[in-house]
Amino acid sequence: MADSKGVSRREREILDCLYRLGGGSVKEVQKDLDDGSSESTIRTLLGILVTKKKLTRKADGLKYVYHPALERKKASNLALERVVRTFFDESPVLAANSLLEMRKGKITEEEFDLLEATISKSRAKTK
Amino acid sequence: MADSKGVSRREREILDCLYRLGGGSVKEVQKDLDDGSSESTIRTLLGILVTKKKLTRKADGLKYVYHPALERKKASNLALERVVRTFFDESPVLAANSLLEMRKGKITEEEFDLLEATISKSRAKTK
DNA sequence: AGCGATGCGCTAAATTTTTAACACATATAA
DNA sequence: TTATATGTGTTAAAAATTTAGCGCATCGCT
Repeated sequence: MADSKGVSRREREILDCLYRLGGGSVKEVQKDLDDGSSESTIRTLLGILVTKKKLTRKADGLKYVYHPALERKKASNLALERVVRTFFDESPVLAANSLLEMRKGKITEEEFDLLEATISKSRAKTK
Repeated sequence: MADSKGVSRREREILDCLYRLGGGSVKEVQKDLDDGSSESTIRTLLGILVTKKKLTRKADGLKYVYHPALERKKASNLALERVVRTFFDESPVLAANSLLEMRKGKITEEEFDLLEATISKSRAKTK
């Protein structure tokens, strides 16, 4: 998902987890993943990802806290582009439409407003 | 992407490729991937994916043609849900919005119409 | 029938991934 | 200061992935 290239399955799981959590320690990742992985295993993976420059880490007292190296917005764009390329014939609009259909009838007023705003900005630029 | 669980990195690449192509033979996959993989390698991977029930295949004269076992629409929904969960705090609408922003100013009239239609249908259901 | 071309299945080696044990360091508390 | 708890780095074995070679079957042609 995130950087996709040069990242194994397990590594990506951890990367994704850290995006979800917005960063975290070995234990937090372990807890969030919640398969039976040992702390040691998680630590090793995190270490590998740091080596590969996919994560950064900083000491937080005794322990470390890990963060994705690629900023969230860029990572999400890459992930979206990937899905768009694979399933929506390069059309972000079709993908967006599909997302909206997933939620038919459960969209709030605020959400409608947001969408309308984005659409009309886009429209403005078009003309 | 597609079924994500129980699929290795290379396997997923091939799966994605087949979604893009809408199915294909060993050679077509090989060509589309266009890294240096030998035909034999691709064939092996395709075979594994068939065993894992991620692909089906049917004879086309002399050769085989492979297709993703999970239909496109479901696979794309899973992929989108995944991105939404990882990056958009469970909000499909935020993800959709992000997709639209990616295309600011490059959306055609037809696309606007499609979006508006989907939105107003959704709105109707809400009220 | 004989021959080259196309494509498949089987097999196995090389490499990468995945897992976790163990020893060591630092902090906390009795 | 000694014991306990928390967390790390190193290391290595087990498992999975990845890559292709090779022989066999089938097709189309002469």
